[in-house]
Amino acid sequence: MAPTASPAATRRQTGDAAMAARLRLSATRLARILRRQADTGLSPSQLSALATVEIHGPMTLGALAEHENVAPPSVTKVVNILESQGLVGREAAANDRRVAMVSITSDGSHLLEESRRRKNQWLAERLSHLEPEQRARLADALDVIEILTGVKQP
Amino acid sequence: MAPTASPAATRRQTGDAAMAARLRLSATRLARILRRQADTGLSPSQLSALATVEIHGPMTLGALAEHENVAPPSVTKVVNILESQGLVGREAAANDRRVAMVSITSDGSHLLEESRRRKNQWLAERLSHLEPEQRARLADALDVIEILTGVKQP
DNA sequence: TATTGTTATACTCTATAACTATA
DNA sequence: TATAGTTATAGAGTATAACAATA
Repeated sequence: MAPTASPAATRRQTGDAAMAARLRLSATRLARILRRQADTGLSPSQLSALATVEIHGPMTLGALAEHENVAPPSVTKVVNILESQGLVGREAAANDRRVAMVSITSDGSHLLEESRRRKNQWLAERLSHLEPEQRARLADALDVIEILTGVKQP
Repeated sequence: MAPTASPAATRRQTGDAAMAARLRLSATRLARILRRQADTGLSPSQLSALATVEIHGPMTLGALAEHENVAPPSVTKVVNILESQGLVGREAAANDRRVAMVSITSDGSHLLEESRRRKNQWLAERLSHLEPEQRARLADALDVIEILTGVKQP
């Protein structure tokens, strides 16, 4: 027979499982809804690559492929498309002309900014309809959620 | 010039925008992480269709296409794959033999259950590492988050 | 000879258009 | 003639393999 857990441990275990299920469902749904608000004209992989270049600054195609967890030929295509739309620039590295550096353009930054603005706006609108007490509860929990996603250190 | 908002309204507005940005980032990241924990061997569209059939019960291919927001031929293919793996069953309707009813099999239910179990497990493990006070704050905010996603009525 | 990135090719997923079976 | 679903075909997106340029 399995060892018997203490009542407190059992209660916490049950609570964690229930919270996990609820949080998983909500996070998944919210992310799906937000994705529908973006409407950038870019595919998910294109948008993701653009955001990565913005966050990490100018980087080689190989580094971008690794960050995005895609194969090098895929990155070549994605960057070609982004470049043709003027969202990123590509330049051969000065010291090693095999490597190509990709960097975001101001058009690219503006597109990302606009996409985030739309998602934030949608969400902020909904937040504004909450009771002040509900907003306060959510605000109190935000840093906990950020710890779970690794945005914030415990 | 724009009308001047009251200090309280301005403060709330700013707070909503900041909360929206933080919540958006966390929800998006958490959903992405959870997706990686699933590993069902099914594509996203296959998994989504299977879950829809589970939630709504036996339904026609047309109804499934509408729910999934995909074209009828896509649903035909998805259901063919799910059927070949024994995850759903297909049966001609008794009264109108043009329509095909799709229903989930016990294998299909088990696959979904297992997928959710894995995601929940990953999340519950992380929840268990939080301080009790942090868990409590998250628990207090869960129903607010559920209101935002429409899971729960205000 | 090793490395960076590209081109060639194939597979999956999804769409539109044309078709079949039933009503 | 209208409807439910399927087959035919095409267009993205991504992968592996073969290749070109540079180190």
